[in-house]
This record gives sequence, C-alpha cells and structure tokens, in this order.
Amino acid sequence: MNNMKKITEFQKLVYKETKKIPYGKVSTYAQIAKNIGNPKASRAVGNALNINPFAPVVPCHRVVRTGGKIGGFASGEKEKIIILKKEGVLVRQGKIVDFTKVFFKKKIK
DNA sequence: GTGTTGACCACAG
DNA sequence: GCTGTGGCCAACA
Repeated sequence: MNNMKKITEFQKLVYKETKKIPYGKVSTYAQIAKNIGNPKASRAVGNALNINPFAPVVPCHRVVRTGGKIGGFASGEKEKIIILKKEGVLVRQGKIVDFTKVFFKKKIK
C-alpha cells in the first residue's frame, strides 16, 4: 500500500476522464481537457498521459488527437494502432477509420 | 522567477 | 495536404 503516486490533481482528473472511455471507443486530448475544465490544456493532458503511472489501468491508447490522428504513444504509434485494432478501432494511415463513430463524446453540461 | 519542452489545437498561407 | 506561427497549460532545469 502506501500508494505514493506523486501526481497532481490535474493528472488525477486526466486519468479519471481517460478511464471513463469504454472499450472500443476513443477520445481526444482536447475533449478530455474540456472535461476537466481546462479546454486549452490539451497539451498538459498529453503530458499527463505520457507519464501515465496507472498504465495499463488507464487506457491511454484510447486517446488520440483531434481529427482522428493517432498522435503519440510511449511505445510508439505502431503499438497504439495495434492495440486500438484489437479493441475494434481500425486505423488507416495513422488516422482512425470512422473516427466520429468510435469517438466517445462525453456529455458536456 | 524565467525559459524550455511536450503524446496539442487553431488559424493563416 | 503541409508548413509556419501563435496560443494555452503543466512540469522541469
């Protein structure tokens, strides 16, 4: 025990939102940023997911860039694509196929 | 406290 | 479609 997860409240929010992404769905950095109350903090969101101390508890691979592009991944975009494909999310040329269909949009408001 | 960096976003050309 | 520029936010040296 003694879970010394030295993380900030900001990261906690990011992970919390990220964990809400259901199987077979994806979200974006900007969307998560909005959900945590900082719509302009998309960068900080990516940073938080990068260090991701809760991996693979936190499905950071389900977070992509705006427009359906993969973005980045700690193990490489290729791995990310493979994982997404396993979850039923097809990726084509670094972009998600039917992005709007697999995009988990949280209810704002 | 300042400057740089980063898994970003939006706009202009 | 790509590149350059500006902007936002948090973490780190």
